[in-house]
Amino acid sequence: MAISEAEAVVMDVLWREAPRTAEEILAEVGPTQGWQEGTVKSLLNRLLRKKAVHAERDGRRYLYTPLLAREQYVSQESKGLLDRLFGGRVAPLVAHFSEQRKLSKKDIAELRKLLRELDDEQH
Amino acid sequence: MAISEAEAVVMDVLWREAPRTAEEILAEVGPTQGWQEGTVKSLLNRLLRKKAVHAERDGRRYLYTPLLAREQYVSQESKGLLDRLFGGRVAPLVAHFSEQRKLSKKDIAELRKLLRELDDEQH
DNA sequence: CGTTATCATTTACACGTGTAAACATAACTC
DNA sequence: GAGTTATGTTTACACGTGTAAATGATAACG
Repeated sequence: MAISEAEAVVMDVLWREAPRTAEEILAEVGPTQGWQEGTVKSLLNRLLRKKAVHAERDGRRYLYTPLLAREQYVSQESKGLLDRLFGGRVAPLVAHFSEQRKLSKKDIAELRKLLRELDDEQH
Repeated sequence: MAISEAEAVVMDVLWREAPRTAEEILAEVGPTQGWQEGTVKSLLNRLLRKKAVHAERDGRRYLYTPLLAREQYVSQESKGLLDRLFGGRVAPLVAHFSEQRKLSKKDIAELRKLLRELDDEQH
């Protein structure tokens, strides 16, 4: 089963650094999300059930490690959006952001670079 | 409240052409989604409650029209993903698809064109 | 050791979602 | 006009989600 948005917030912490204890995770997300301890524990348990994280006992507590790779999650989510909204094609997505004035100068520069590199690989 | 994925499928039909009757919508999505009449009616009612569509009586039936614009929905969804997964920046998103080999030749050509046009606007 | 502090696990609960069945109502048919 | 047909409206129900409170277990403390 897919992981939910709240669960992804927890995963994010683990993707930045792992393994971590529930306490450490709470310390990071508690303030920003306004979550209590029980909330984080629940989310961790659901992630365990979904095999998205692994827990290893360390004395009295557990150390949590991601099993689902961020890259995989990002791929799924991105592809989902692309397929649902843009016919599975990237250019229309970028065009959308362009129309929306959501392309920063930096974005544009990076896109140019990316295209140049693709060119180089080509032949 | 945000519209759900199933609801978006119904919206899609209306975005392609409106107004439409529930029957017409069912004819389009029933086969592909395997939905019964009741399902489509429920979704339409939820969309009404969410003010995403408008219904106008036409004799014994209703004609449904989208109130929420596709462009608006697409923007919300896209921005959501961009912010959650790519720090709100477009270039990393495109880089992701590039690494994933999800850029078709057509995409690349279109992106080039897009960048050229942006250049033209610039000065 | 019995008590407290520390974690984890279980249970809870309201709300949204997917998916209809049941029910209501008005029009159409014989 | 009573029964069937076509629609829409209400109700249902299991499951996921966000958000914990309650409970259980275990190690540390006095």
